Amino acid sequence: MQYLHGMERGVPVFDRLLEIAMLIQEDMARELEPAGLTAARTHLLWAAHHSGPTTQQALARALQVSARNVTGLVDALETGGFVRRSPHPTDRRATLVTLTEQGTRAVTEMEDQRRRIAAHLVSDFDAAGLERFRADLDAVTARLHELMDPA
Amino acid sequence: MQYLHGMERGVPVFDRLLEIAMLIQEDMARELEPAGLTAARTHLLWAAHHSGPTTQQALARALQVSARNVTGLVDALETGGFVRRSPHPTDRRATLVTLTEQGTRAVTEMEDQRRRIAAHLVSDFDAAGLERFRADLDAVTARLHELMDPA
DNA sequence: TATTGTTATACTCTATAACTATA
DNA sequence: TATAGTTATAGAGTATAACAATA
Repeated sequence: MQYLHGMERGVPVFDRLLEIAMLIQEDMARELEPAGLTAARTHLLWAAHHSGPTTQQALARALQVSARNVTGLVDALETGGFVRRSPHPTDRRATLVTLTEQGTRAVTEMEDQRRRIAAHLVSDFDAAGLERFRADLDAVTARLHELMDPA
Repeated sequence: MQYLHGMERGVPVFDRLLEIAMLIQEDMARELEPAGLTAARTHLLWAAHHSGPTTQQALARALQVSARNVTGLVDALETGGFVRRSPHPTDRRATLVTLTEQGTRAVTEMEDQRRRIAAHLVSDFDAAGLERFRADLDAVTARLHELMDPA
């Protein structure tokens, strides 16, 4: 019985984390779709925004996906008017991906949205409780990294 | 400044939740892939396991995906030896999806794995801290549901 | 008429491999 | 020879619409 109890320890927490992950993902998808954005495209848009004009190779490395995949995502974002391709000033093989006005606006709105959601999620917490919760999440994150890299 | 501080409240927590979501998802994918399972197939396998022999329509409703999608996932799981299709005893239009020995074993192993991971994630916590953390996660989950259904 | 599952078709994300143009 | 991006091809997940068999 004690053994079983030990085995079950943390399962409700784990399931809650899975549920939260699913809900956040669904909420984001619902927000993005109307604008013609998807998770993958948004991820690239975000990366391009926070790095300034970048080559597709650099984006592929940053997102850890294939160069081919970046080509497709940039195609879609370019068609949607979120980014622009321009020649690299010194390397004629490369192209630079830059956010358009619309792309920058989209990222800015997403950041506002993120702040609003974040604030809402913890609106019940007092300062001490919030700090404690953050520390707990950090601890869990550290354990997860251990599981991934059993170094 | 106070305004900005208010706006930023909870952002680190939100970002941590996103990171945890990503890490859990990656870890699961890494575990499942060798067996020829994917997230979508596993989701269906799980649903079929916990409902007993089920029609594809019922699975489509449970997973909230199209009937067409279920056909494809069941095809893959059948090829992989995880489930079996059999005729419905009374409705000749329908087919029942049942887990094979191998499918049941896979689900059982995943449940063990889930318990091990769950226990590891919170191994730092004492009983009171764990309960507090769980309550905090419940609060956040409730807020998320509010965001989804502004009922 | 309504429902179950499938075929037909299409779009998105993802990958590897081959190819072109450049470095 | 190596690198940047594309074309070619393929597989997985997802959707809608049309269709066959059955209720």
